[in-house]
Amino acid sequence: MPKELEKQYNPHDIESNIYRIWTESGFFNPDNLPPRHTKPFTIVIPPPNITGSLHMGHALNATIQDILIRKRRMEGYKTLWLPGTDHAGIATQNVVEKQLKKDGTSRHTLGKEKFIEKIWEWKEQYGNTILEQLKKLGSSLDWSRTRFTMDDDYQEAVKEAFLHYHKKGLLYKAEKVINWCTRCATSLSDLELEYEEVKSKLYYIKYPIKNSKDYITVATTRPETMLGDTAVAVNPKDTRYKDMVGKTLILPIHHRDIPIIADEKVEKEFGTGAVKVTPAHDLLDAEIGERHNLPILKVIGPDGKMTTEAGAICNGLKVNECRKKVIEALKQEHAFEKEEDYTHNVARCHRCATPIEPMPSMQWFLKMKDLAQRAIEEVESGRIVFHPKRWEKVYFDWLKNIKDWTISRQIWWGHQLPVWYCMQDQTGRISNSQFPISKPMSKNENLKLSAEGGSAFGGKIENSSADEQFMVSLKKPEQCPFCGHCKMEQSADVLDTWFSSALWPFATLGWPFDFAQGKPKPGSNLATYYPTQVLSTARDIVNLWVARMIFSGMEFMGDKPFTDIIIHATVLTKDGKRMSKSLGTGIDPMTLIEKYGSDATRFGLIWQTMGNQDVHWSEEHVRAGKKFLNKIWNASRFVLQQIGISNEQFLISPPEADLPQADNQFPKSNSQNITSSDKNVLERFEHTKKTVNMHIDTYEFGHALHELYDFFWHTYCDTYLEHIKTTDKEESKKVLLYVLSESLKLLHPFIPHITEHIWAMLPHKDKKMLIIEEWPE
RNA sequence: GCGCCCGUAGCUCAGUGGUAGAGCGUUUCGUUGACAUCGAAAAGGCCAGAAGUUCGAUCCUUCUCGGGCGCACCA
Repeated sequence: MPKELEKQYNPHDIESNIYRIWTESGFFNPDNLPPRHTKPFTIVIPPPNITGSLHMGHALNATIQDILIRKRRMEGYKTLWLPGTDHAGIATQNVVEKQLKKDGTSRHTLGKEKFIEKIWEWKEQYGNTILEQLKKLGSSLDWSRTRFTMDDDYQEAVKEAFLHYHKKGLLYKAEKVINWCTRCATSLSDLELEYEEVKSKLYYIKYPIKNSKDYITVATTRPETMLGDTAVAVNPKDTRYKDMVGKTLILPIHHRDIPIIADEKVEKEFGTGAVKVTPAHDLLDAEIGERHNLPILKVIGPDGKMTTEAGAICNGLKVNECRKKVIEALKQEHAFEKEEDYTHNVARCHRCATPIEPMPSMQWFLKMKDLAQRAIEEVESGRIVFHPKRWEKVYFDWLKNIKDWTISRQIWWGHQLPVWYCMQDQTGRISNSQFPISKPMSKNENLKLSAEGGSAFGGKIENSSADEQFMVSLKKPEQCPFCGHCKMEQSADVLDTWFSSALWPFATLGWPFDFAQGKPKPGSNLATYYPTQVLSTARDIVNLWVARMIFSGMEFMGDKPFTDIIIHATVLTKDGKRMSKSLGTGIDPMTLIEKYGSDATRFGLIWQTMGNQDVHWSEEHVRAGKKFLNKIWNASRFVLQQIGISNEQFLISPPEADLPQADNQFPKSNSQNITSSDKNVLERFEHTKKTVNMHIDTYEFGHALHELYDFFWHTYCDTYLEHIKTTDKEESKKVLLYVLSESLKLLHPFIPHITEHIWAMLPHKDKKMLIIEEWPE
């Protein structure tokens, strides 16, 4: 029994059916596109974390990319939109750890090997959730090319990149003061911190001058670190302290002698103008300490507890407990002057919000200066363009003040460094136990442990007193080149997640396997689809990810990874708050899709995307989208009636040859056989077509959609369609069908399901799919 | 401290150097061709405030206030 076309458009069955038809057509894979599709157009998706589920930002971003991809595909480009996921080192490790905790166990109980197995299991189970959700949104991704940053070949690419940097002398290993998360037990780069304003106290402490009754008062927010002070610094121009520079102070509690030094970096205006210097636990102090050759006392351990160096008073205590003890002791010594309320920013781990402890640690660093310079040049020259352009400033600000990148992490989930250590110490004994691979790091052990070092094959050691020897190698060396007989052990450290995702635009396309003699192998995916054209992403990873892809692309491919960077709006709640699952302020796009359908959801998202930094989310626009879809649906039903096919007829038999054809090129609008309102709608359509093309090409998606909405509803339906007369000529009916079908094409990138569905009902000479139909230029 | 975005109708937002628009909401009217998830119409805004440039500013400049954000500082 043929079904009547229902009065109301009901998206649900239609959308899933349409997506199935697309998938079966194979046209998401550029290899399957018809010969008309020649010039490549590539977008690689920002790989979502395997821990993630689709949020509004993803949904908006995917819609933007899908719009561009679908338009290009219709224009005849050989279009590739490449999907995949990121292993997301710390984030994933934390999520799986939490799950283990629920099950009453821990990663330490399991051990490294079992824990990593668990993560893989977890990934198999949940890791593709977000990709499935992207399908529900209608994303025309080439699923046959799905990649994961921990795929075997991707792992090879990461090792290759590390080796490349090593050979070039851009990598070094050094003990420096770095950002340490005591909960995640790993180093972090500067970009992996977030700052939070905290109301706390500024404590004033008196440091007595040796052999004198005078003292200097210093101000600090962290009195506990005074246990590791090795100097007090003042500004050289500060007249108050001019005579004191060079004198010796007696550090309270420990009663050690420490010098008064002068350093330009000290602000005269802050506090008392005198700074206690703790080179081990503050970045600025480390810098001052280095300039003045101050000793380094590590009083806080990697576990966040005070070390033996802190002395009996606090040994083994947590930082906060130690603070109380220290203040108490200072008061007893009459060294405590006062405390004041003070608000300042505290750095936290962006994955677990634990306050960061700066501390000296042996880590691997990537020299950034030259890499950054090339990344700067690509954008300065205009070879890469940000949209909106203002984001270039954020990019430049970071790159122009770049510091070396701490790339090693002490977590378990990730790309292990391809670094191999000789297991024999200098006395000739085999010392496997010195480098426990799967043993949890605890307390001070970590510092010892990460003091693994040594040099071989260009491996550079700076600042290291260790004499271990290592080599960098893609494969486990069969024989130790140092002692000749030990079983070499691989470094336990893994790489920063962003080190691997920096390779995404080319590692997903076949690098390094399809790359030889400085260029991609002819005919390879890498040759065809790299460089990509557009990258669309969120603003918070401009430097974390985008900048790093750019210098990586330049370094490994000798070419930029993309030309246009879209930094899309951030979707906030209606009152401008951050959408957050834990705060309950998040909107789940999947709920919207269930409620209104995918097309309406896409409509709602794009409708609100007008070039601002933020979108204040409002569901009413999704409802408006649903109504609009209904309007399109009914207008199409009406047109089908007008052109002489009853619904039943249409569903029973294919269109007659002499019916107006949807793929007819309509005659010029000055045709004498048409009415003035025909001419009017044709002219208005021409205008809309131009405007829409312009807006999409300049990434103004909201404007494009508004234009289409206005045209279709108010011009095509309200002023044209409402006034069609049955007595109108056949040519007028052709106009009716022509404008509908061309409008459907323009609408298709935005609301692909309904347009595809209606397209299939229109009379065609040949059945074609809208995703490969020609775009109205 | 430096910088970015924003402040236009009740709400969410467009917009232009010549005193303003959409969607939703509100009010009134309207079902003989598809759509009541509809059509026609209406009400509703000293375009945050101040000063300046200009013949003329919501639109340009500066400042102030308010909201959001980034970077730096964060002793």
